[in-house]
Amino acid sequence: MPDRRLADRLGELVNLTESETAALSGLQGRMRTLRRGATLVREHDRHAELFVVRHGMLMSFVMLADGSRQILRFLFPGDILSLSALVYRNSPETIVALDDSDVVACDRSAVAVLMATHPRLCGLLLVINQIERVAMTDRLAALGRTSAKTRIAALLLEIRNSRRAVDPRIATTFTLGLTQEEVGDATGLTSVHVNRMLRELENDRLIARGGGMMTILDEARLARVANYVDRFAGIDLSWLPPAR
Amino acid sequence: MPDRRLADRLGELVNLTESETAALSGLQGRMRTLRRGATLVREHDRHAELFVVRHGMLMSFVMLADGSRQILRFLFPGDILSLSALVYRNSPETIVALDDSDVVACDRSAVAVLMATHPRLCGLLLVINQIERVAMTDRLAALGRTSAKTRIAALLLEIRNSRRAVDPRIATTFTLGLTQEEVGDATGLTSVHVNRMLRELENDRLIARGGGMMTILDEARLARVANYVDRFAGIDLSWLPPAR
DNA sequence: CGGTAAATTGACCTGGGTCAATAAATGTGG
DNA sequence: CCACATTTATTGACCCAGGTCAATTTACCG
Repeated sequence: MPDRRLADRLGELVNLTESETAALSGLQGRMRTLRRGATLVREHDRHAELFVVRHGMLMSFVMLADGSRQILRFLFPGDILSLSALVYRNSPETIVALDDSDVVACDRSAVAVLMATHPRLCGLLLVINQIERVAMTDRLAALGRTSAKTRIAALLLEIRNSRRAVDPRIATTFTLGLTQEEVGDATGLTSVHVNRMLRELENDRLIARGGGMMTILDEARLARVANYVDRFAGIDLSWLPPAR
Repeated sequence: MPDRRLADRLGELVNLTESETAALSGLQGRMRTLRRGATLVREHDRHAELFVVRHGMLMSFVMLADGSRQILRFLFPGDILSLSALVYRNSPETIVALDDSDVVACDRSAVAVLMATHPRLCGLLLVINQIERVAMTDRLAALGRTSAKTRIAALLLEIRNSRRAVDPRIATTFTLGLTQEEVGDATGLTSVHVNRMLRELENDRLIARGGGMMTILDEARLARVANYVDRFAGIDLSWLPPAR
């Protein structure tokens, strides 16, 4: 069960200098281990740290007035989370571990230091932010304008890709690691309808399920159904300031 | 018809030093004037500049395979747009002027320089990104989990607030500046249903319409219907690195 | 092996979409 | 300032994707 640090993630975008790598590991504070189901940050609670996922899987969500839940994002090793601590005194979202997970905490002041000493890393933070913003606009368009089946297909591909980023051995078979209710809360559907759509995807021979595993049978066709766009392609970081 | 620059916007978050203000105006390149309806950036086209809105109103959107449109964001004076040029060679979204508008272009390399010389401004860029990310999660939750009426009410408040940020004289009456079809493309609805919901909000005495103007009659109740959360409250930037 | 959470399915309902026709509002050229 | 051409806004009639409710079944867990 591999893990991935922030430096690994950023290193996939540019070649980090030794000084930068060192600065990134200096950023990391104490490690926290979370049991599956544990809450790391609660919506509306005070927060002043951000975290990097080292191992496991988490999700962030908001609760609405009527008790319904919208899952905003799933979090995997190498992801930065609770970046909102850089702006808000109280957290706008709840973060819960979906699996036993390890996260490393960093204090906000450490980010300030990083920004002053390593401009290129600061730029990379902006870049990561931006990639995630675009991924979020994809989800926005999916919720606003696409069918239930399309949204679920897109979620399956997204989770598979996230898992593969951590463990390159993963190809078409992977653990979804979500209940159908969670899939529904991420895609704006009910668990009942998620179930019906999964069955349809199965009948269409696009996926297979069994033993807690999901298998993509026809990736090209699934990607077409999902309206899938690869947001890690077409990246151009040639403008970044020089490394230190 | 007032305008607002990037320095004005950032100056609402912190007190800028002279050096910072100077750096921000140095960032700005040539001004471009757009007629209503003009396209500034086209989805999938190459792009290498970002812009700051000086005057007017624009929108960004994506088109889906079936020809439907999802509007991602409305843009007002002081807003930075096309930040994705910092990451992607080709634009992930289209940007169109909804009104005659002025924008100032900045080259990506100017941002790199800014980052190296003014760490605090770089931090502020991250902060703005983050505020917008949270605003976007609100929209995500709205699309995924709330009714048509709620989404439209939220949009009305959002537009009013954006207009007020530019012109403080605006209180309850403002120009929406959108067709019902555009409201629908922003909220994931059809123009027909938008029309029905606007009528209901009117019948509920929450809003009034006339002469191209929108009036909020009962803001407290409208905010409740809209599930509205003020994302400019509760900001805490005490951690930022020192100004230069 | 009982007990609880998760998955499935069937029957039925409704919020919002579709289609189509009118009516207003906005522009445009002259 | 007028007559015509486009967009937009409005409404009514009807439809369907996805929700609701309620029962089973299956999988997982100590």
